[in-house]
Amino acid sequence: MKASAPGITLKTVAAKAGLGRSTVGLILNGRGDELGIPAETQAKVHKVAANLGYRPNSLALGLAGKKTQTIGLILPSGPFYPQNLMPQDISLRLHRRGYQTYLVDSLQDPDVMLESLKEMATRRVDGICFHMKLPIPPKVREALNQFPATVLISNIPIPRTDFRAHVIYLDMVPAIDDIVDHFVQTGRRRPMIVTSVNDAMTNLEKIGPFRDALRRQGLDASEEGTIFGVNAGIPRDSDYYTVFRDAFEAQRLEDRDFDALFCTCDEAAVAAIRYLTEKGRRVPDDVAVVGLNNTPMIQGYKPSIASISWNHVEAFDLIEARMVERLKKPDAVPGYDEAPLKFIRRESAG
Amino acid sequence: MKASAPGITLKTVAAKAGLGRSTVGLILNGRGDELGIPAETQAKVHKVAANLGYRPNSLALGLAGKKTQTIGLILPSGPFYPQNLMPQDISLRLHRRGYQTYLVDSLQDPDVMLESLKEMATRRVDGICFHMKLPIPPKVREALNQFPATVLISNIPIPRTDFRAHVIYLDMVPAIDDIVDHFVQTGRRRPMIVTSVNDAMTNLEKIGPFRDALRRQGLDASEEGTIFGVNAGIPRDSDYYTVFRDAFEAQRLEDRDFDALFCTCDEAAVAAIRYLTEKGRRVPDDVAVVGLNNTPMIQGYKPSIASISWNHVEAFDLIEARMVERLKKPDAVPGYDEAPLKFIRRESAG
DNA sequence: GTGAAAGCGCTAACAG
DNA sequence: CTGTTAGCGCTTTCAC
Repeated sequence: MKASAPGITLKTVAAKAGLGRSTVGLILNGRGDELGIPAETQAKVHKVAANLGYRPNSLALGLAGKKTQTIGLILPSGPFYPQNLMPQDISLRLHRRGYQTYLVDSLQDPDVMLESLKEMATRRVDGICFHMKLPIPPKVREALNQFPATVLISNIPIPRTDFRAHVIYLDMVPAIDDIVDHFVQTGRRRPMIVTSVNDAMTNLEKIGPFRDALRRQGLDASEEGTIFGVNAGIPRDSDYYTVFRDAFEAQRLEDRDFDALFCTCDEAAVAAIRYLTEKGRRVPDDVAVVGLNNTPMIQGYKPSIASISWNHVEAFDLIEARMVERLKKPDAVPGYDEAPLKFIRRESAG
Repeated sequence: MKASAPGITLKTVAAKAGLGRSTVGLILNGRGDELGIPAETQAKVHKVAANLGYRPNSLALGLAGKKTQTIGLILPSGPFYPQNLMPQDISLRLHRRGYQTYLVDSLQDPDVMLESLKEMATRRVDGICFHMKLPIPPKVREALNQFPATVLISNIPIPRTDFRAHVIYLDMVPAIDDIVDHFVQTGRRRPMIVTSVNDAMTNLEKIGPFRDALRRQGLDASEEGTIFGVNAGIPRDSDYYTVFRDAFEAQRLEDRDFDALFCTCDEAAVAAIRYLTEKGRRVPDDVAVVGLNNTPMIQGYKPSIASISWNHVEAFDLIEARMVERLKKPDAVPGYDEAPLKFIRRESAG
């Protein structure tokens, strides 16, 4: 008994059942009753098909104009929780809905996105799930619009003009405001943001709101005073902890003037706390530290680490639901959801 | 200028160029010179195609018997570093090699695997990258064998009999031996393994070698004495830290008799250290603790946490290389690689 | 040098 | 009730 499909076509089944291929096709597609085909014949066909392990060739189905039951997942890579759960999680959810998923790394590069979208079009995917952290170039938006169903996850607000996608906005601004408010209320006067310079493009959505918040509070919001740009490459093995720790040493974090630190990932926060402690600065007494992503393990630190949390389960639920909606009614007016992130206060923030 | 493919077919290009479709097809496939088609004609066709943004329909290509340039990634989901890097990483590597990838969560369930493999066959993938932590059921092996190229990543040794896949074995045994040796050499006498009971299936590859090592050292290797089974479900948001911490409280870890702990994930190690410390047990003085996965952040703990490390960059390199090899020469005799994990000693282990 | 024809596996009219 | 036909977009073989 050969494993399955390759070789076994409708023709094979038809021959074995002594019927025409289209008859068999119709029966296998459940349209037998509708056409008044005898139950016996149908049962026989089903049995033969099952015995042979028949499975329709997906490529042929797609070519013949049916849906491909395929969705493209175009996501930026990233080793950070909870974003690193996204490919498998969304993939699994859609799989349960009867879809297969292509996984593509957008690399946050518009050219790659454009190329990937073309490739997905070529493969006739039924929908696209697209995660974008930066403003969407017009060409990319245009390319997205060609798909029957698309769900867009964005870390920045999206102008809805002329956009066929359902948008889910992961809003970080309120959380950052809360952090700065907290800093001020607990007597901090010189907050600083720690961020990777090479990653600066993707961190604009954090730096901007942070400095806005400082300004609003009447604190120094100058670039020199508030940004600690970590000058290091993206580690090949995604060991951001080491990258940050090394950078703190190389760039002498301790020489800067600050009493509060907002780190753009929890790995940086862990590294900062350890480094500062070694240099004799107490956390949170001398320096308040807040991370980002709310990686579960940071709860176990001493001190436990404050962070920004993305309610990812809720967001994933939303993505799944919206995708299914769009798939069902591609012509419905696309909607807009907001999924605000939250500041989680813990010991390190004082 | 419409975005791309849908609508633009070979026919369109042929019409615009004033030629037959097959001629155009041949030219676009670079067989123009070979057939003695005038350079001018060829240039013109290429230009027309480019202007129209022509892209061959992948489904049609596949149907017509060409390779699909598609690979199925059948992986167990998992929130743990570095396994959580795998989907995106492998996907990106293969993408750079000109392939698109289907991502499928095997859920470590043979039925799901079988079903997924059939689905992949139906889609005529060129190859399969399969990660398996447990013994491979015969049916799954058989199903795997139907693909022209498959690379199998396994956490347990694989009998090579009659197997068309290239195998990459992630060997954890030496690392576990090293841990137990270390425990003994530093005077520990009652080591215990902490593992999720619901996950027990996937943890056999750790429990077995651990008890074997204890036995070899002449220590108690009884099930009751050496296994602390965490009785909790898999958290929906993958927050294993909380699951373990709560379980330690509920099951009163402190009542067990042990002086060394091998935790089957770093999250458990973090939780254990914090919990034990709160109960007045010092780490490593009273209890040695070792985690698993070498999550970067654990370096920043106080004490820094010992762990088992998988050289994942090397492993990913291997996966990519082997997959490309198999894709090129499906008929070559499949090979076998070993990628042993390593014990990384840090403060928590004493 | 270029076009016509068959076939990949399936669906969807349309006949019988 | 069942078989025939055309067509999806492409490759490939074979005539003109």
